[in-house]
Amino acid sequence: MARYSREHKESTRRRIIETAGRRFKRDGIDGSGIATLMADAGLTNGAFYAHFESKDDLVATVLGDQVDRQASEFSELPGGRAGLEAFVGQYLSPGHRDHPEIGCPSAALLDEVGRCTAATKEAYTAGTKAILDEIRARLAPEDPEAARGTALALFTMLVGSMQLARAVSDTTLSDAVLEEGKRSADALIGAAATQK
Amino acid sequence: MARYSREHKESTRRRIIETAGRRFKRDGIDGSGIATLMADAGLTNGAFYAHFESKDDLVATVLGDQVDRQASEFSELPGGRAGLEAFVGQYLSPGHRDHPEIGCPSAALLDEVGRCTAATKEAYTAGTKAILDEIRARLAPEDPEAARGTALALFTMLVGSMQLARAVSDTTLSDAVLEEGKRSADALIGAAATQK
DNA sequence: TGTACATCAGTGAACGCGCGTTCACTGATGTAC
DNA sequence: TGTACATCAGTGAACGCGCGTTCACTGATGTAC
Repeated sequence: MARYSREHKESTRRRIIETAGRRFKRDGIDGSGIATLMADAGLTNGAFYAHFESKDDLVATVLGDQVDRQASEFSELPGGRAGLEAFVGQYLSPGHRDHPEIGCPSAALLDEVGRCTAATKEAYTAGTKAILDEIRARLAPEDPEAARGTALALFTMLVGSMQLARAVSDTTLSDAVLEEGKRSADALIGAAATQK
Repeated sequence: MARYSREHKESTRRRIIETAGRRFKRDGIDGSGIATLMADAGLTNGAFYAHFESKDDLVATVLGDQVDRQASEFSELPGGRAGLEAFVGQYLSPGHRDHPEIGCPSAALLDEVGRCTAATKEAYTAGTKAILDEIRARLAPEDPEAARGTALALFTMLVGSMQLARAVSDTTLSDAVLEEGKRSADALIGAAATQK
């Protein structure tokens, strides 16, 4: 009954969501036009509206996908402090700083999310809560609620550090932001473990 | 020899820089057009190029102005921990969250700065170093160099917390981000004071 | 002091361009017979 | 199994609009005489 199999359309939609995620993180949301986003997926502009209602609809979908993906990658890390330290090590690395397109959506886009539609903020919020839960469970497995403040401090410091490392023109300072960030993150993780 | 006094042109330029700062922080850099920026200053689009070479030139000038201003406001706060605690209290307040246009340029624009020209990054970096120096001097007056890591952790956590508080759709979570951020910030300030 | 002139900050229309969105059309495919 | 048909994912041109930038022009002012 349909021209292509159902899987065909769904896989095209997924391809658009994935390539748009990379493009948004590299050039910003306002900096990425529909024609460019579709060309990234190997399509032309007109096909866009067979998959999404509007650009705002795409933005909400992509941001939700990005944070959900990050939450599920996080859940595959080892439990406890070891998993957190592994995450911090990857996060505050020069590789992550220099390749925003394959990195953390919050580091690349968080201030833009604050100016997006309610639907986008809701999709962003749901995934980010899941990430914060993953962090909390590793900071204090027996009482995750107690670790809420530390989890927020760790998350916001990581995001702020990555943004600062990308924004400064001084490479020595940029490297120092990453190094000092790692030390402060490990101190937060260690303090949560000993406090009990 | 000149049509208007020299002060006239300079005060117009300053007015453009100030109103553009507010607009950029509210709507983003990509989200603010020249015609709108000039209307904010009570002028029409054509006059723009009597004051700036290009939009990129304006962006670098405005971002430099914003961070320099923040650094000089910071320098007027009391010295020591009292000044830092006052700053944190204002920074992580609902008033700041709900009025980005008169708030911290890093909270509003840091991920966009990472995608700007080298000139913009340089202007941003100079002012931000001055802010970090102000924080450092208050954390450890006798040995500011030792406080470098703590100053960076405090700054990046404040910026990340404000961005997160603005991005989440859940107001309870948003308020919690501010409250927990204040507790973590005060803990960082207290730890630096006791370690000596 | 009064008048003529030169300056240039600011106006507003226009430039080409890319934006988000719409739409008539195409043609490869799955289905029905 | 082979053929005719219906579907609809994708094409590509076009829509009005706002973008950054340019430019011929205006007219209020400071200066010179």
